[in-house]
Amino acid sequence: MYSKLTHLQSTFTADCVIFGFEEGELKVLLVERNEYPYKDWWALPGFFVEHSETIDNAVERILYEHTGLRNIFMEQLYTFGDLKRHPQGRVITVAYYALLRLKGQSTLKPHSTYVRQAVWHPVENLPELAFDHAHIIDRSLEKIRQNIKSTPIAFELLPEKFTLTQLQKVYEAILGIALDKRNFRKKMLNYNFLKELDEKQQGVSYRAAKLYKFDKRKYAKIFQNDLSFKK
Amino acid sequence: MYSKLTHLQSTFTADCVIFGFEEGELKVLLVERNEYPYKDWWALPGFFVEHSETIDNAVERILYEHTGLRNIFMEQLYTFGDLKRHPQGRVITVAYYALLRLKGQSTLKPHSTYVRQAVWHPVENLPELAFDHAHIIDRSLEKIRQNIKSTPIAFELLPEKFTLTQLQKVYEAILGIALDKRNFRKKMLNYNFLKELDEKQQGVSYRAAKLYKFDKRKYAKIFQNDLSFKK
DNA sequence: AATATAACGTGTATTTTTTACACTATCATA
DNA sequence: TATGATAGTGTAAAAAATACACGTTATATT
Repeated sequence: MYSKLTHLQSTFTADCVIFGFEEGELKVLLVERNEYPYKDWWALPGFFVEHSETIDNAVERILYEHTGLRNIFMEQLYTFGDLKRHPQGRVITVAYYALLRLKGQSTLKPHSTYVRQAVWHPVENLPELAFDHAHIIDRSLEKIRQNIKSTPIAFELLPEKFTLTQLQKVYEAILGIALDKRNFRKKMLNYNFLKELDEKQQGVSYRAAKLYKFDKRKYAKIFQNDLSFKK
Repeated sequence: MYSKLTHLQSTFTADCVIFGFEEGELKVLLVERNEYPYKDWWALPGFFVEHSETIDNAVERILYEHTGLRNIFMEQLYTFGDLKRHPQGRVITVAYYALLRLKGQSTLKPHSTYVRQAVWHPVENLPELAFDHAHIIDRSLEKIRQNIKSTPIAFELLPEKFTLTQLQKVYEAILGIALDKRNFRKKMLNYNFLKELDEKQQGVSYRAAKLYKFDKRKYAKIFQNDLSFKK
């Protein structure tokens, strides 16, 4: 349906680092490889870039083929070109990453025989990985740790409606530190891009928390001033 | 001496965005092309990546061939892969950038017949550029504007010994805004990574300013704590 | 109905950082 | 010795970050 595979398409591949958040943990999506090299190893979803497509198209296609995921907004992380990262010689790879809102749909169906299954793994406890993929994941983690301080990526990991405690847990999982509840709330609410809803959390066996929504429009209004610095 | 050129090496190139600071202005190094496509146009130093080299090696080699510059620490910016960025089809390019201390040695000698000359141009006033190089420079500028707020890249643009006013000028040129002299000095000196020297500026026809040095060791000590966040 | 449980939701005082703002000092030169 | 040009300096006010603890509420259990 997408690519026909020949012996060696190119020496240029694209890899996807897809993060999700579940059970208070940050997870990353790995595939079990069904082809050499690294047959039977866990790896990032990734494959050769075709000569006729942009890199952006390629990662989109590859992610779909490997995991069934579509319409995921991915951002480029870095391009890796070490001579020894691939056993078949110098294969350059461009890595992309994305943060994903998990909706319980953990049924990920590869559309490619090159991978056997796609499974979420906690980033704190990863199996041994093919190629330099462990390194690529480390670099992605660094990146999102940086980004979470300056951009609203935390919301991409949460359902549309979330509680402030859930939001705090995302920050804590990514930054790897405990945050003060009152200070966290004060700061978040001061930004004025959260909309308090008239709904509460459902199905918990304790006092239900208020739900909030991330308001993109307000965020854009506030941070379009990104370019204006004070002296 | 470096690469022998064949008709079409690959569809993968590397481009270098080299910034310098002179006369209170941020400048970028451009080459005048001597080959098609874009013969006679101004462009970034850039060429095909060989199959046997890492990307890091390639940019180093290419920069030397085009400008005679060596041992420049370059950092990867982004990889561009639009279908229309190159008239010969989809040529992916990985862009690197660097900040350079100009020592009056503006004699840049290409070692390649593919370019005619290499010349510094003020970023505020660039000629029309080949390929998507104007876009690549824009992206590099964004990047260094971000970086100058969190890393000591300003010092890479200055001579080893500099005055606080020169340092402020670098910040102002990159950020594109005027800064308050007293607040700027207070902040910089508070970081404690500047070493005040017993020397003064020479050859100026007005009160000579004190010279300072950037102290890498102190910087490393202070900012190795980068990983420690307050709650 | 009473109680236990588990997370919710809130305020204040202190410290630190950022910002605004203007004049005197010094050196070289005319 | 006067002029021109940049160097060098401090304080007060505002804003942001930090530290810190307990009563509230919904549900489940007895």
